[in-house]
Amino acid sequence: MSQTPKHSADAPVPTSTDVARLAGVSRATVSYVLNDTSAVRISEPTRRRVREAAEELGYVPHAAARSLRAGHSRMVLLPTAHVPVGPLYSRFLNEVQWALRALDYTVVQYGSLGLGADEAARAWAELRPVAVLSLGEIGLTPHGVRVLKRSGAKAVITLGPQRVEGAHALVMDQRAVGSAAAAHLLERGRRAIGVVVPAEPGLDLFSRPRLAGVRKAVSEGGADQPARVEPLTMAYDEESAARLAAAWRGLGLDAVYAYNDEYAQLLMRALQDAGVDVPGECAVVGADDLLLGKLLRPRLSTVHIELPTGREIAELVDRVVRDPDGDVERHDLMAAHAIGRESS
Amino acid sequence: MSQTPKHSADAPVPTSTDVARLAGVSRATVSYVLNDTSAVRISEPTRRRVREAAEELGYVPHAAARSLRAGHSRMVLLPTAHVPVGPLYSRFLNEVQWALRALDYTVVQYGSLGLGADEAARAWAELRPVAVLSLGEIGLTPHGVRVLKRSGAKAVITLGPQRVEGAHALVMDQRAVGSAAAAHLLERGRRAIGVVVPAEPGLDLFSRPRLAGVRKAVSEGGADQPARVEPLTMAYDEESAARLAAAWRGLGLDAVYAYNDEYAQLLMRALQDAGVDVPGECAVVGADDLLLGKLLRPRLSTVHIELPTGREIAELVDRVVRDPDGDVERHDLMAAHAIGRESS
DNA sequence: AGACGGTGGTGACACGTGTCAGTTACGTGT
DNA sequence: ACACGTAACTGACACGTGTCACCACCGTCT
Repeated sequence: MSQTPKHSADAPVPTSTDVARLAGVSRATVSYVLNDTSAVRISEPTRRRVREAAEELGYVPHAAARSLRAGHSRMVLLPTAHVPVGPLYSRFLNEVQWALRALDYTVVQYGSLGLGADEAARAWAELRPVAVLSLGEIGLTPHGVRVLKRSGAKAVITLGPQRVEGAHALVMDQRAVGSAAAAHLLERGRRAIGVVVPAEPGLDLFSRPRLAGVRKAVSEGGADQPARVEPLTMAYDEESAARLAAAWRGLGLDAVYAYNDEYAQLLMRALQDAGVDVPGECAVVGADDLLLGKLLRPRLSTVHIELPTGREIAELVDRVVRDPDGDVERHDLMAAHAIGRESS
Repeated sequence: MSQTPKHSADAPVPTSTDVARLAGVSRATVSYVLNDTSAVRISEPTRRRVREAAEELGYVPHAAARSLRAGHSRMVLLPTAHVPVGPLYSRFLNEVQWALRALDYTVVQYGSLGLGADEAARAWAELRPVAVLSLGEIGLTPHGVRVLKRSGAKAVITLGPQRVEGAHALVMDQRAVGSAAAAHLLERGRRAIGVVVPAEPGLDLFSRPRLAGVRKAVSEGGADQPARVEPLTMAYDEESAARLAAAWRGLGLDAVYAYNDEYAQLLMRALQDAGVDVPGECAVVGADDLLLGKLLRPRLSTVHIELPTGREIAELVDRVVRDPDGDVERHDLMAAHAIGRESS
């Protein structure tokens, strides 16, 4: 066990054939024993011999060969985004992973970094996953969906701000977030609302609908007291925030919805440093209901987002895998409600 | 193209045999053409016919069958942690992924959620990765390393606080972080240092060495002015922080090193709410040099950690894959230096 | 004595691919 | 006229696994 720790590199990887030879049985028997196939009866002494042989050789089955033979796998592909993901998102992702594993799926995150949308889909298809669950950003075209389905994927599910032709869609309508924020500000009597739009590329898939949601809420707000909406581009760094804050007084705004809590924190700090009173002079509201919001002074108002649970997602995947020809579902989810704290 | 969008489920997945049949050539020719095998000459007209046939059928090669035949893959397995990862870590992970892909490796994140260490290693080994790069928490035993190498993994590399027998180790000595923080506080004249130890399980792999580093720096600090170290357990939520802050005066401490910036933020806020003056009454220092530290008032002192770049890691992986029998390296990295701001 | 049924196991094929060794067809040199 | 080289392609095997159909053996019943 402790000898020859080094040149194990040239030792061939043990296969079920090696196990069979060592146990003095056929390869078929080995397969039956190690997979606990109930339809075939193997005597207990033989079972033990096989198990011991496998143990001694350190035999580990070859997943690729297995799924090649089986004609299918239980692999769920989870394309990873290349955008900087927030804490809310990464917690959700972990939850989904757990739930899928509980249903006996093999979850694989696979990055498509640097590839085009269709090239990425092709690369995913090579792995022959039984399901593809694309979270957040799309990066999936109708053509990509066809390629995946053609390669045997039973379920292609997108969870994001918009739907993709051919795929099951869990539409998270980000506009609801903007609407909730705007409604909250209007209710508090604000009438000139700035909307921070992140300068970072990749986030616009989220930020644009959120902005649209603000506009919608404002226009529906009733004509009794018309309000104004002003988009403001800002990057996630101190200089950009300071620049925006310095110009604040000239903008004539009395409120700002800052995309999410992290941007809100950054901007609020810059505003305070520039001598702008929050919430007196300007109300600030973020989104995502992160812990940090409660730590700020004034405490940050935010929009809490109700995401589906990991288990719900996993069960949807499982349902679609079992019945791929079911109707293409389109669920609208994402309930959002504002939480008023001290900053608004 | 737009017809039969539904019952594509029963259509068999096209293989290279189908392509060959459609193009009127042998399967071997298809393989040569699609892989651009330079050693074999195929006429240009034939090449085109094959390519067109593949395109028409939507042929995508089967990665499993390919690597089965080849006897090896270029897959790098990146076990994902189940601990809540910080922003520093997740940025680093993305960087590594990029760099590996640039070297033509297929990066796969694979979670071992809910499995024991050795069961997880076995599950990884089934995928027959050419390399395993375990970041952060270990979750890898010497036995697990043997299983992986036995299954054909050329490189097993751990990057974490401690090394694992048999694997190449990039040791990030977390003690350096604690030492830097303590040295900084001592230099500023503090003599009674509290050390926040997260209550969250899974983080103790980091927090324990950091605490040890504090102790080391204090004991080496010279006997001219002996200092005291006091471990303090705290969870990452407001109640826990408030509880600790309420008892603060009784502890007789004049400084605290709070594991990382996020815990420091939480504690500092609680201390301020409890009327403890920072830094007058108590100096606070965090770690990881996150952006949020600069946004706090007083600005948070921190310990900046110098991580290896993604490219360095990727090149190490590549080197070990090419020469697996090279010496088991043990790199000590992680330079850490304190950044004094206003909170200490 | 021969048919019968159950126990315990095996031989052989298929999955989709890459690649080596051959095999045509054809022009060329002596 | 015949060997020879070369361009262009193909037949067949191997990779490691799961599973179906089949087989040998042995005790039991009529």
